[in-house]
Amino acid sequence: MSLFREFIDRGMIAQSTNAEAIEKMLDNEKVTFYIGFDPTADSLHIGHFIQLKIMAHMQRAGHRPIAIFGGGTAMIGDPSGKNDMRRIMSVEEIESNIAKFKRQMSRFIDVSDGKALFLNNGDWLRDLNYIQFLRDIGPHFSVNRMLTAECYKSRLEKGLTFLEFNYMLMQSYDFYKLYNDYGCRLEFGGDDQWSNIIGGVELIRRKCQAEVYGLTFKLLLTSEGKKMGKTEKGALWLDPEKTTPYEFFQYWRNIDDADVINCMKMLTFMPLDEIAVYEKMSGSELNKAKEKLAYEVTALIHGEEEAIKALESARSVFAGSGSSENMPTTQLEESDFIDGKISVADMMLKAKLAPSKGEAKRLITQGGVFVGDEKVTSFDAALEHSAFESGEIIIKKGKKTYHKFTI
RNA sequence: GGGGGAAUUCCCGAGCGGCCAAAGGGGGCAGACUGUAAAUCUGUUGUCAGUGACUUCGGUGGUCCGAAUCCACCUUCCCCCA
Repeated sequence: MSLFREFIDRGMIAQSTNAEAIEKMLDNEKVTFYIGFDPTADSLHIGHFIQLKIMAHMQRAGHRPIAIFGGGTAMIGDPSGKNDMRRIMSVEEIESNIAKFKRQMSRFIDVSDGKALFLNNGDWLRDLNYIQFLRDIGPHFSVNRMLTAECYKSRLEKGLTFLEFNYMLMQSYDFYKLYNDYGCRLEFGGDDQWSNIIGGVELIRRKCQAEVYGLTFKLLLTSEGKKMGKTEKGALWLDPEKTTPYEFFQYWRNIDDADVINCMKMLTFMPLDEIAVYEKMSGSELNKAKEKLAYEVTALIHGEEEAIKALESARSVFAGSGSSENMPTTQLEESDFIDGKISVADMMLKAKLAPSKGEAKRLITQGGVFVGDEKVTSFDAALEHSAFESGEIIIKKGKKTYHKFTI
């Protein structure tokens, strides 16, 4: 099956400038294509992963990916899909983020021997001459049309600065530049990038009289149309320091029934006929699908070993029995004990199971805290030092959070 | 440049000079029900302390016995006019 077919069958494609032409090109040629990444955070997140997966697929099929890091565009800030103006970032911050992006990406993309390129659009955008740029590029953009673009329309109510309004021109210029310098004829992106992408396609048509293509992939949305991958920490990060493999695993394990199959198709490399088996499941059977999904995605991002660990800790925690091997652990110091005792609330505070003592006491009062299998009934409950001498103590907060204490 | 308005706790958004740690909603957390799901219901949601204390309402000063609420200045944002 062709790669393009695979994308279609997985339901990944959102919009394209010319589907037939793209399919033909991908089937018959080795194509240089690009995807842009704006380094607005110090780690890639799950939304980026879809783009990485596409690049990896494409590379395997013999095409040449270019990853553009938005060292230039990040200085402007993409208004697409944003309700508020982006914070203006310092050059240092941007460069440090790019370095982190590169490191994370090289896990998925092979950059040896020019098989893929990592470029920074700051290299050409930052030195642009304003007047020259306006004269070269400006005439090809109609403000009237830009204002009708979805990404700007929504911002007209909330406010849109001229700075951000220029983002589309910058990204379009990137494509133009890559077309000229690297023969890049295809740009991919998330569906929120659609207007920026067609901006580039049209610019090249006008300036070079050449046909290039753009294609967007569906964003990872929940069945309710909300952005997926949102956590209390902001996003589901690929960096294990920011989102541990276990947390990552649990996110997918706890996913909504309605989203499991879609995620399998979008995020894993599982063959479609295998996914079809899970697609037939319903009710509590879906737990198998969720576990599979969680395992597969975790393995792709953190490696098999971490995925197995996460799977095993999840199973032991939820299926009872309980190996505590991979459980988050806090080592208590002698100084944590007062008169040979430590209160459960203090332990929770120390292990960050609760942000404050009041919160810890509230949890206990509401019956959400267990020491071992015993529900903690009194908010000033305390454990004797001797209780730890025989081994570890496990505190359970709610149904899903376990923490091990040792001395 | 001229005129008008706004800044409240994680977010949105009420808020009379004392009854305001501040309505309501969202989100979060916990409990019940479940399938580690969804929906629903209940509780909870500044910090510390066992009925009290302390720190919060853009910032800095001031008025007052007492200020989120009044005054001055500053900062930021929005709207209208040019």
